Amino acid sequence: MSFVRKVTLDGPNRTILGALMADARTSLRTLADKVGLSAPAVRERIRQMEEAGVIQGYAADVSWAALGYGLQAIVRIEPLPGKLREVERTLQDMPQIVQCDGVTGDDCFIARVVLRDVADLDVVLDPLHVLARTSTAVIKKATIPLRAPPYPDS
Amino acid sequence: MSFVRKVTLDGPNRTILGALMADARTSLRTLADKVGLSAPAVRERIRQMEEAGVIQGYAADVSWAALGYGLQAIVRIEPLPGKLREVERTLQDMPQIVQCDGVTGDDCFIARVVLRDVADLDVVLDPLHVLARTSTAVIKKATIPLRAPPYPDS
DNA sequence: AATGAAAGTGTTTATCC
DNA sequence: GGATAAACACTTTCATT
Repeated sequence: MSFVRKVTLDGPNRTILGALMADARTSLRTLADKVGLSAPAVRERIRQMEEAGVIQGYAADVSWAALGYGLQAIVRIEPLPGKLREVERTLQDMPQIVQCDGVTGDDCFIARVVLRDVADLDVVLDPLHVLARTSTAVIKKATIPLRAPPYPDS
Repeated sequence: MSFVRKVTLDGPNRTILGALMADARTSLRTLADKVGLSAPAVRERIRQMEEAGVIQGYAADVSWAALGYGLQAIVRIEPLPGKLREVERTLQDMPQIVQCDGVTGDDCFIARVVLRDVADLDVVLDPLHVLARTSTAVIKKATIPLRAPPYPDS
C-alpha cells in the first residue's frame, strides 16, 4: 500500500478531470484555457492528482469487437468447496477474462469475458467446470456503456 | 450506424495499439521509435484506426474511490412483467450506475454500481424494487482489474 | 500556488520517393 | 504507404511574485 496524499477536487480540478476523462489527450494549453489558469499551473494540478491516485492512468479505448471479439458474456462463478484459490488462479490465467471481481454472496466471482463466437465459451467454461459451478449470461446490448459517476456532494 | 472502413492490424499497428492502451499519452515520437517508422506514418496509422473504430477514444482512468465512492456492487435485475422498458429508463437515469448490460437469461440486466457507503445501496435499489427483482453482490476485491484481451489468432 | 517568457520537445504539413 | 525537413504548436523550466 502506497501513501496517498490528499488533493482538493476544487472547481478547476474537476474541470480538468472531466476533460481528461472525455479525452485523455487534451493538451495542457486547451485545459489551461478551459479553467483560466496557465499551462504550468494545470500541469502541476495534474501531477498532484496523479500522485494522489485520483488519476490512475490514461488508456486508449479499444473496441474489442474490432479486435475480433464480437461477443461478451458475464459469468458468475461459485467455487466448489476448497477450490477457491485454484479458481482464482485459473481465472487470472485466462486472457479472455477482461475483468473479474470477488464479491459477497454465493457467487464468489463475477467475470466479464470476451469471445470470438459462442463456441469460444467452452474454452473458458470447460476448465472451470471441474472447480466451480458457473452461470453464464451472454451480453445482448451495452445498455449503459462504462461512464463516470457524478461528483459526490460538494 | 456509420460505415467502418477496414484496417489491417499488422505488427506495427498492434504495437501502437498496445502502447496506447497502456498509456494514451504516449507521444508519436516514442511510438515511431518503437515501431521503426516516422512520426507522420504513425500519425496516419492512428488516424486510420480511429476512423475504423478500432480506437474509440482516449480516457483518463480516474479512481472512483478517490472520488468518494469507496464501494462498488454488481446488481442483477429481473424486471417484473411488462416493466422492462421502465426499468431500462430508470437505470439510465441513475448516475451511480456506471455500467449496465442487457443479457440473456432470467436476469435481463447486470449493472455495476458505485456507492459512498452501504447505506447508499438503498438509494439505488428502492426505486427499482417496484419494477423488478434484484440481487446484489458487493464487490470485495477487484480480482482482475479491467485488462485487454489478447489478439485473436493471426 | 501561480505567472510569463524562453528553451526544449513534439506535431503537422508539404514535398518527394 | 512512407520519409524528410521546415513550420508550427505544445510543454517544461525557471525566475519572479
